[in-house]
Amino acid sequence: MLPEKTIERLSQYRRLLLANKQKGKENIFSHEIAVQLHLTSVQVRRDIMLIGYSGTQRKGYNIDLLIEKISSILDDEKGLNSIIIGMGNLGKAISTYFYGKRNKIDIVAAFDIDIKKTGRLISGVWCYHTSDLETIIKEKQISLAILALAPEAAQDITDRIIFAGVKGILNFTSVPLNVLPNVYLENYDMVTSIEKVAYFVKENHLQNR
Amino acid sequence: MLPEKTIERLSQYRRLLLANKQKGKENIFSHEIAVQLHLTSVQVRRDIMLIGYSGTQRKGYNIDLLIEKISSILDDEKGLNSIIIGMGNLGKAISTYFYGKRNKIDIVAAFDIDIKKTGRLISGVWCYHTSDLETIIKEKQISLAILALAPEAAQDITDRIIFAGVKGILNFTSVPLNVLPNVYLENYDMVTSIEKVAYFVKENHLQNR
DNA sequence: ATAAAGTTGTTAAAATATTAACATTGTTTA
DNA sequence: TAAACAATGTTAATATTTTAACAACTTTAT
Repeated sequence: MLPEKTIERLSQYRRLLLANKQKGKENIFSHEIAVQLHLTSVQVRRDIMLIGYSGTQRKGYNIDLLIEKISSILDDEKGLNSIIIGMGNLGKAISTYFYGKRNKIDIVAAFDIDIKKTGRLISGVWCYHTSDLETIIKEKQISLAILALAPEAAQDITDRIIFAGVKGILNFTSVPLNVLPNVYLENYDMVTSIEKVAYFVKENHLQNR
Repeated sequence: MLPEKTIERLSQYRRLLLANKQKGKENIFSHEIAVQLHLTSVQVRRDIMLIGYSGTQRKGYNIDLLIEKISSILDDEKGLNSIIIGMGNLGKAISTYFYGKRNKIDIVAAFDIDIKKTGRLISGVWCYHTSDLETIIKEKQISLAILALAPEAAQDITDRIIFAGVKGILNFTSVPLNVLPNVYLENYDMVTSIEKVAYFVKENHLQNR
């Protein structure tokens, strides 16, 4: 299996390649990718080596073929269905952001506990009531869930969706969730991020005195 | 300087400690912290060692003192002022999320290019027009910026805020930004996160066949 | 009083991730 | 044609991060 960091970069490479393809580019050098993403060219080449793709010395990498190769690694052949739980500002932001972007990861439903939000389209996604979670997960064969709900409800909802069959969770609540070992959990915590930036700003500030 | 990963965990420790303090707890063991955050107790002890705090063998760590110690590391004495740029769903989500939470990192202003949003409070923060960026940054001595705006404008705005004095950026646009070497940049990319979850779900799925 | 249990603090080892070094290969140029 | 150049591909070295091992210390129990 490929290293986690390589997977993250592959996702970025693909979007960069798509952007360059749009501009009419057909081939790209490792150092071009590197400059655009602020990486080193070695790292780019190494990642590409790891996925078993090869470029040519004079033209670099063929953009189409490399996109295809990366997609064969990252994408599930049949595609994966995902849901957003919690349709507050964050849920809406995520939904808007993804809308129509990734065709192998479909956001097929959203959920909220507030009946003022349920029973209609929000940012392009149909919003169901939380009580329908289990039904919809099974009906639509959901394997991914994005959690953007109130912290109090997070663990309870997590238990329910895992029991219903969800295999991967992207958790935007700052609650540390308990999940079964066969469920992949990725946490993202805004507060940690901003505090980290603050720390390094402070430290850098101290250094420069 | 402390390792990046340790800084991230310190932020999490602090919030966990505050939560435990609320519950009336006065002392805590490394293994308790570890269980609650899904880490190992060794890692917790090692982090705490690195910041130069000591517990006692029978009681573990004194929660108040440890919070104080972590704060002395993470927080700037005078506090840092920050702004959110882009008051769409994501900007609002961030603003709501932070509101009244961290007292050493104040979100003192928001910005948007849409005049329907400017000149009023949104999620508790006053929203200025983007044209006021430079003025406000200097006036309020802003050192941190959270970018939640449209990708097209991202680099331009970045150049402007850095020129105006911003030293740390948390970037939620998926645009790779160019910043001066003395500016700390932290990127967060939702698409990468969800694609990563999808990949590991897929791989795990393959494994279990 | 001594042993046992349980915890911290710290060094050492292992695992993971990045960077450097360089051989190889095609292309251009003298 | 051969040398110089510029790129890839890959192994080796380095750096970072996590995990393991264990000494030292308190408290409790016998």
